[in-house]
Amino acid sequence: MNYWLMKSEPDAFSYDDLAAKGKAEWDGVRNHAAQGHMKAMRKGDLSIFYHSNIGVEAVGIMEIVEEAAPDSTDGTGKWVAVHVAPKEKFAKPVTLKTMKADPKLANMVMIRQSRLSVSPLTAAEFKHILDLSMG
DNA sequence: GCCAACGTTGGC
DNA sequence: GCCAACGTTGGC
Repeated sequence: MNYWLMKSEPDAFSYDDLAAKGKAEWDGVRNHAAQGHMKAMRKGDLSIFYHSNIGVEAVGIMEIVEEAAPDSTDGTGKWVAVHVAPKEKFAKPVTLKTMKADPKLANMVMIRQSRLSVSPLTAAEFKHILDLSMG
């Protein structure tokens, strides 16, 4: 089981949008490093849903329900996307500020490389963010 | 709205 | 193959 963190701007696609849909293609990723992470995802892996730009916080958990396949929004055939489903909405979102200030999360790939939209989390980091979301 | 980080493009 | 210019992302 692997853990991930995926970003979306909530005015384009929010956790609530995913919850309403039930299942969605995580499309539009056009960065090679992020693509590599999506190709490494396996069915059943869990990912933090993070709201960038607005909110700037982790808001919930989703599950990878379909592994990497051609991105339906891509005409070139070069890019892939996974499918995700909502799993749990956090009672209390965990802000970037909180994560940055937490020594246990100092090595998080997302914090070190803020522009990467799909990044891996260690099991310990994932668990710690869950703990923080419970207040 | 500004700016830093970083990926991509294009001239040489 | 190098590097400057430019565009995009994303935090503040």
